[in-house]
Amino acid sequence: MPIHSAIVHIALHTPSHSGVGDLLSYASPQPLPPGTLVRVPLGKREVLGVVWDAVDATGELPEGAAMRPIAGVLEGVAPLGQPWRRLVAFAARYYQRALGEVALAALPPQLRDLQPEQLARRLKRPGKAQDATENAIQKIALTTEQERARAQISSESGPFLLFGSTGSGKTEVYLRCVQEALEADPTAQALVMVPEINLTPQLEERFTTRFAPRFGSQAVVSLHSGMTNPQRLKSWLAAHSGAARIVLGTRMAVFASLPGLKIIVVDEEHDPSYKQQEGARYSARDLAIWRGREQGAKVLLGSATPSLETWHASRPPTPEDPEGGRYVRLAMPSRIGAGVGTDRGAGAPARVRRVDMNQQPRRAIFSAPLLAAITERVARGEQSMVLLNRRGYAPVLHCADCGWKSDCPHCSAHQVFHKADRTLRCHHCGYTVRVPRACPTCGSPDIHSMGRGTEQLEEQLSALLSEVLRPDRTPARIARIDADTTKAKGALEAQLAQVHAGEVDVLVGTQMIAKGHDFRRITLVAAVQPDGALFSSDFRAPERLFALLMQAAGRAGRDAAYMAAQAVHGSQCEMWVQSYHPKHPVYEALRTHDYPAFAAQQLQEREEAAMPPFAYQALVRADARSQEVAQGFLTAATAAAHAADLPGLEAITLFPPVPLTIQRVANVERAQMLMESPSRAALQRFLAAWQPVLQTTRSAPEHKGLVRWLVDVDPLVI
DNA sequence: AGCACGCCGACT
DNA sequence: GTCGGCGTGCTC
Repeated sequence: MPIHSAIVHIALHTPSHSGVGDLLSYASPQPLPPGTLVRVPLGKREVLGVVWDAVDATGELPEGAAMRPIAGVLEGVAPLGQPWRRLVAFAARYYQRALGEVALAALPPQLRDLQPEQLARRLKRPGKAQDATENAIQKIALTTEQERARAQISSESGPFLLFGSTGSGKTEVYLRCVQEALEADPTAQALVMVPEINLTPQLEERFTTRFAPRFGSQAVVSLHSGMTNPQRLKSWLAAHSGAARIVLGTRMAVFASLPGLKIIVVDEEHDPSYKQQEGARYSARDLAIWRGREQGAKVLLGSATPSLETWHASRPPTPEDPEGGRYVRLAMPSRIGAGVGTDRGAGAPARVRRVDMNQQPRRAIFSAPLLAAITERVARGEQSMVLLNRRGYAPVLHCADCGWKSDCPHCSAHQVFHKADRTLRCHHCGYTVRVPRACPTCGSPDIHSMGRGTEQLEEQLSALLSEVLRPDRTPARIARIDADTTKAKGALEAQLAQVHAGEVDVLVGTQMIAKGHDFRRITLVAAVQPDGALFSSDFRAPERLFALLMQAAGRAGRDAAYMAAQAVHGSQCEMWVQSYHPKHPVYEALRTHDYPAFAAQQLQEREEAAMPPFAYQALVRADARSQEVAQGFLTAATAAAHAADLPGLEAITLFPPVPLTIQRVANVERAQMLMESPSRAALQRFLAAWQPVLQTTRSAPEHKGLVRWLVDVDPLVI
């Protein structure tokens, strides 16, 4: 019989609603340092746990619970460091989740599943020999702007906002700063984040090409959910052991164990993808800032259209505001290649053309001038890109006789008409039926689609351009890229390759194609129906629209040499916007490429309305069988909060519960309530105190139909 | 979260 | 007569 001389406190995957405390106590033959990975019995299972600092342990075992011994230690994996544990603990506290839930979700899934022996085998597998050398890294000359940014990042502590337009060479600045950090210290590590999986291969290629000769081919690893579990484990272990010097990844990478972390880059920091929308709803960008401060790493946020939060936080000091923001703003306004080669065109920002749709024939998707412009590009052998944020053929089917609409039976949303496979599909719950030949309600054959999606756009464009010939007298080729055409693995890459190879003349797609991908030979980008976001109830909608359109405009004409050649016959990049409100401030600012003016106007509105970044918000959402139960739970929890006079309450506005915009999804009714406070600390204090109250409220019999509730701190979607 | 126990409908 | 639906309860 082993003698168990030590008690260890262990974080396990036990969500807060499970009623189990943050840390469970186990017996161990010897004391284990915090951060040690262990396998422990939990009920009938054996699960992975992390030894946690005993100071966080909350009291004794409950009456009647017996302490069980740990099952084993994961040998060969060094204990997770204190910075990592502090990051996890902070994220759990700030986003109102159980410690163990965040800790275990931050580890690669295979670490949870593998038996210690299997892991030992994996660890023994020899990595390729380090081929690092003292090779010098190729020196790319920086522009004056890049050099100024680099020097400032080098000499100050940050955090920094690198505010650079598309094509200003932000990536080169990232590369330089990472290089500097890694060369200064042989154990230094860098974390580089991008918003989407699709963007990692491109970035990995660039970092590997640059750094593998100097630091070895094992030095650059990726971490994102598109990887297989063994790949993820391998990357994670490389980062944890220090073998990997650079970790590239999506938001999940912010939780990577990086003992030598010295610099964090958050590219396209404004992108909403950095906010996790399930489980712990963390913002990887905000955690990066926290982690950088805590672990003494520089943080570099980059964007051409920063979030208003970041823009405000990086405001320079003024006489009225001598403090300024907490971040350092570095501007790189010029596009590389501007003014190089021929007089105009190359590298110049896209010219914005607005079409007033009030002056166009009703029901036309493509205005005459836009169609003419696309036709002209095709005839010249140039590529165009058309954006519409709605996939499928049409958003709804409608009966002219009885007014029937293709509503989803399980959601408060329409089923979308997909012509290609003759289906009606709900984009919220996935419910799919075959398209009816007649109205299901009255039998009338007079059913029509209303509105347009990318599928229809592609079809109509094919018809409209059927007579248009390319320079080599062959017909125009149209392609579509959206979630429907890229479902298969590798489909997106294949389609992108076609575009790059010049096998496509007009590309139709959703915002998927507006992000990141370098379509070097596209000279025209068009948003055919962007107005929707202007009148959304979401106060961040204009900000998102502006970012999307700026980013889309930035897709055009990135190949300076190619553009210079085109400019010979008078071609210039254009961004077209069709709108019924062409004079709207969003489009005005777009026309002048003036993000600062747009941001100033938006921030003024936000300040007057006391909205973020001038106030802090949190949401509680309730899902239930009926809307009454969902709202009733929130109302009761609010009453309980007032009755208990919870701390922080005096500084918080609690709004009444309301149904979500899409009230019902998969037969679950959804409601939420908003909390707002000028004090982040008060909001935090209140949420922490409210958690147990919500717990108790849930168990009351009148809230039987409640499916779940969740808290979203700093929500992006209201 | 998992996984048990527990009590009511359509199948070998 | 059993397989299985998910409601409720427990895990150091």
